[in-house]
Amino acid sequence: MTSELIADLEWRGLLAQTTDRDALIKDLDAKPITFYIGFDPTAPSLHVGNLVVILVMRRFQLAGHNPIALVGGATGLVGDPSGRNEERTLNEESTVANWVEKIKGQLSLFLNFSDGLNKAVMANNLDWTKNISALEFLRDIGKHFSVNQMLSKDSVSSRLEAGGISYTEFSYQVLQAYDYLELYKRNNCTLQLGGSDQWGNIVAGLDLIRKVEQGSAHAFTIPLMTKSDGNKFGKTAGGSVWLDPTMTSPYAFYQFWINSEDADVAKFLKVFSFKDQTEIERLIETVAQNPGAREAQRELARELTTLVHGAKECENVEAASKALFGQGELIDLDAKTLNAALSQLPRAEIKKSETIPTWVDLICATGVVESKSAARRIVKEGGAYLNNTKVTAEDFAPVIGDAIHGRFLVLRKGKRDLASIELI
RNA sequence: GGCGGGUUGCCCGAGCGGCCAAUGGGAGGGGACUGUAAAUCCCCCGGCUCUGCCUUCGAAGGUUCAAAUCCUUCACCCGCCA
Repeated sequence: MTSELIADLEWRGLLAQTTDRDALIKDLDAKPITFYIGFDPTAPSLHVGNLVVILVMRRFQLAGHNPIALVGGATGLVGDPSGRNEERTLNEESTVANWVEKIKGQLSLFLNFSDGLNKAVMANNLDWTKNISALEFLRDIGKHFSVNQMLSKDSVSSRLEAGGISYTEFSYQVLQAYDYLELYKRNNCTLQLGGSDQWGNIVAGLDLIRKVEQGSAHAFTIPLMTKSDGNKFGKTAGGSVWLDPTMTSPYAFYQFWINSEDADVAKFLKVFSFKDQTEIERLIETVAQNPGAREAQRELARELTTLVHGAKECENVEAASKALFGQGELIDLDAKTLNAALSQLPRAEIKKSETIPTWVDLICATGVVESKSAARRIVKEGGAYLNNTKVTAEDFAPVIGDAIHGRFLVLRKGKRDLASIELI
């Protein structure tokens, strides 16, 4: 049963590196084991990049193992140097505490915390670090670490070359190792998952467990997500794609996935989808056969939007996307459908009694462009549309008669960047 | 602690008294082609009340008709020496 889990993860390209693979499979097959992943609160929300490891965690839970979701209330105060070439700026304690709560809430979307034999548990490493004194820490934990080994870790050595590292961040691996030890002792946690940049930190934990408890545990890392065009996964022009609907709207979230490139969609399906291998193979085949239909992208977008934002919200944004990118005329959509679709977009309101400002001012009001200069540029370059009709004059202003159903102006910038104005 | 080098627009990186809103590349935006792809080609890319004006070249002062470019102080970084 569980050995299939590892095979499935390998098929999905989700295994970068493990400690003794055969021993791990043996343990996983023998009985449910307890495993953990840590998330440091470095922002008020998780983003699609975090989803990669979260979903692996979900796969382990579905296979019967016991997840511990560790939120780094302590490590988040210190800052992980892994994968960074610059020192992090420290965040306020109250800010981090606030982020911890938000991230905890988001994790509940993907893991079952409420029922079953293997329900997930939440942990916060602040619980076992806040009361330990510096002296205790140095004597009981620090003594087990060799600075030589610490220096040789990629995360540290690359920083030493790049411009230095503070003692604070240098200590990060000790804290994370201590977490693993604590969870090993408290919960008999014998597996830590993480992104491939976490290998060094995880192994530090294994060493500590061996030295302090004479125990053995496992490490499992997941490859960093890459895109075929070399750009960073999970970023759009607007920044990261967040899971928090107030930071990235469900519509934008759906659009992010549906715009996946053909060259990436097979990989994305394997990593993010919970469909079985046969179904995924079928979808990949559709990309080769009929790429224009975007069936694979559609399924991917639907599955993830449903998972993160719920079935209801997913239906809404799908309907909106269909209405806005469909073949028909906007004017043919009834007021209710149009209103529902437009409500998914950045929107601004103006009073019917007032003179309608220019297209340039309107689009600025929706926040789709960041300055009037940028908006004028769009008009000049021929990328400005009102109700799908090109706007050519920089000083063009819609009139009341342009409003669809007397209420809506649909602004478009370029091919797919939409916004709406409602006349109230 | 001493000596030397650096800090430029989202990022990398030229410029080293006027021709600088500042070369080039990347990212980003628009157009053509398409499928709300990719690749390619063309164009754009500080802001504004836009033939002009305003704010930018680590920070603050100063010299000059004129400074990103010179001087002073401060902050941070990087080397070499101790």
